[in-house]
Amino acid sequence: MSSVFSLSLDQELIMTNGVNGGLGGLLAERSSGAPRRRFKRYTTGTYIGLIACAIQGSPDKMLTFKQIMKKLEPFVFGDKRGIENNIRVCLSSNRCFEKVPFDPNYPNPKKNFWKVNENGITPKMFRRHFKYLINIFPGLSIPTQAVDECKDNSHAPEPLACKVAESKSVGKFTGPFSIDSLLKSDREVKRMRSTSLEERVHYGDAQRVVGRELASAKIPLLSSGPQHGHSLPPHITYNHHVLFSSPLMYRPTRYVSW
DNA sequence: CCTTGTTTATAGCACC
DNA sequence: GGTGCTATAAACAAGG
Repeated sequence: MSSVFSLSLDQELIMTNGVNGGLGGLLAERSSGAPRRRFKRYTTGTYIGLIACAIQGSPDKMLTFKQIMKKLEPFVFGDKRGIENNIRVCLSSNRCFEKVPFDPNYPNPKKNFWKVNENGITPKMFRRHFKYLINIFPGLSIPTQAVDECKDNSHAPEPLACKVAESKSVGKFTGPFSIDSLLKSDREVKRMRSTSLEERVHYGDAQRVVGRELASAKIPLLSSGPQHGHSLPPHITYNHHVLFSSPLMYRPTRYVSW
């Protein structure tokens, strides 16, 4: 049985920032009148998946912001500060990430670990960001054989759920990753969101309500920077293997046992 | 001053 | 075309 990650060792994970990516941006006006730079986005992957991956790759499954940045260092190209900012926004605006006080006895709003909150991940989020990261989530120990079988069908998210559902070795569990949840059509998910799911989403604004599903998750490139079509500039390509064999990782072979 | 975290605004894209 | 979601940029607050 192979690991989910080993399946995608040849896939590239890239995170760049358009600011230094060489492609200029647009200038937009802020409401205050101050100029605001805009950059075209060419994204086929998400920060959320990569951040979660980094966090779940740590022994305690929680990291400080600095540690997260260090882990993602090999993936950062271009304006590091911009990416830091983006990651910060990602952490604080997504419910799938939650803070854990550095010292519970002396809580400091600026000293926190960040961990993945699986309850904050909806089925859609899961399929969009975590489909290929299934094994990093305890409680979702999907046999990778199922994923193997699903590989050829990866254009459509549903077959994964079907394969998982067919697997007898997967225990019944509840929550957003439950088989039932994953099997639900998006319309059903929408209905759920109007009831129980909506209660779970603590954000009122649209930016934090989970929605769109990634129709094609075949190659989870992670990039917020420019890509030229789907062939990436050689200077920013990065092999997935580096993340999981990087000295930055606490356990270089962890991807095998996740 | 730097770091960390939050909030707001908006462009771009995909889906319906 | 409308809507939802993500990425990006910037401003701001607070702690060290």
